[in-house]
Amino acid sequence: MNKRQMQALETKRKILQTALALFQEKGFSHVSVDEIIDKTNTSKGAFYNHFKSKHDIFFEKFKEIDQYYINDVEPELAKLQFIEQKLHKFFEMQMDFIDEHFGWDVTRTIYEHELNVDKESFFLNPNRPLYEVLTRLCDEAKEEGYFRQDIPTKSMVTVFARAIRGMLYDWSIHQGTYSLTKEYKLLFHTVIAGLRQD
Amino acid sequence: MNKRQMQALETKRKILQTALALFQEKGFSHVSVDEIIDKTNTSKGAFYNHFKSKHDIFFEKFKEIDQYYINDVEPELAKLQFIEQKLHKFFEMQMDFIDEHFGWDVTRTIYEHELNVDKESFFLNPNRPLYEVLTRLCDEAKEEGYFRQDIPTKSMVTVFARAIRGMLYDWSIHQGTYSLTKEYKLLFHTVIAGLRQD
DNA sequence: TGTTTTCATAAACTATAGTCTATTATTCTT
DNA sequence: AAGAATAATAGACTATAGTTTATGAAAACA
Repeated sequence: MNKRQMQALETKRKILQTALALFQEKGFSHVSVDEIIDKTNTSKGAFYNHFKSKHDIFFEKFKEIDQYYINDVEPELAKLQFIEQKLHKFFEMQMDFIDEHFGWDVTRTIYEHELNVDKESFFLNPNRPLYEVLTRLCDEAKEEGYFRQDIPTKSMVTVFARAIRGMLYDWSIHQGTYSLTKEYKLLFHTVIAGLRQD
Repeated sequence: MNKRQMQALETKRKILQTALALFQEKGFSHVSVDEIIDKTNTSKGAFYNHFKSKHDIFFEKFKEIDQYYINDVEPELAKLQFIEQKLHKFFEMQMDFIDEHFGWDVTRTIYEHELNVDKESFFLNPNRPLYEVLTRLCDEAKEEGYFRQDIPTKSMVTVFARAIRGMLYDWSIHQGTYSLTKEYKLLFHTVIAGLRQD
């Protein structure tokens, strides 16, 4: 890496770090881009050279969840014997991670941003590990006769995706005033029960 | 009503009508407040005297759904004998109304706005007819032994509210590229099944 | 080593939602 | 009917996200 690239990386790192700290402190909407570039002694040009938008900064962080599915969730699921346990573990780990690593303000900001993106929506990228893991779980549950056979796996994954969105959207508009890790079960266990073979 | 009030009402009507027409034509985010006041020969002062924000214009429209629950949905449900039919009819009418009267852009705009409101969130107002109707339905379903007894009615209503949010949020980020009236059943029937007495 | 190209950055500029203040026509009060 | 109060409107102003253009230093090239 040459001198110029190093300088650029340092600028990006500085902006990212400072911005995240400010968001943490005051909430996303109460921090302006001007404030970020002031605090980092950089400029609009530098900021928008490294990030597509103010929202994009959170995106950088939000994408970490996909690595988490691959590095932590899948191995953990592999340890479990029954599909029922795996399904419950999956949602438990997902919600714990979001609660702990993001919090409601990051979540809200991402959910808001996704409503505004014209294309390249992150949520709808079909290659996300989230969908891959869910697909495998649903397939397995059907094979073992735990889930009903007459609903295509793809539809089941869609149902789960919508339930996840409902849960996180609701948590966001409640501004995290209830505990995600306590409440998620109500919805997800209901959906799982609704997909079961009678 | 005196002259002044009539004039004010006329201004409000003119702004509302023109704005909705422009939103319909170009989409909410591609219409500026300046354009609305230009086209209506009014001013910022007039606009913000009548509406809290640009989003608020859609709100005026969105609130119609509560009248719909009272005037149309409840009477229609009363005609049906079985709670299962009533539950299905409820979601069918709700989704049909949203699809036909709002469309995805209005829905998306409201959903986006709700993520940004500091207080007075419309969705969270516990007195909304939506929650009243759902509460009655869940109570009835429990009494008839259709739904399980061990989950409080309030929790069931919460589950349904989150499912509705998930459905509409998902439809919004897909920008209406799938038919809401065809797809809603997948999620809602699953949730209903998940709440049933075994 | 001198010249050209590239690219990160600075900062002026634009677009636009929302606020504030002054004005003026209407309504109220006495 | 005269004066005071009010409320709707006009439009200047502010805040802020994002765009554009210019600059200069480093890299590539010859």
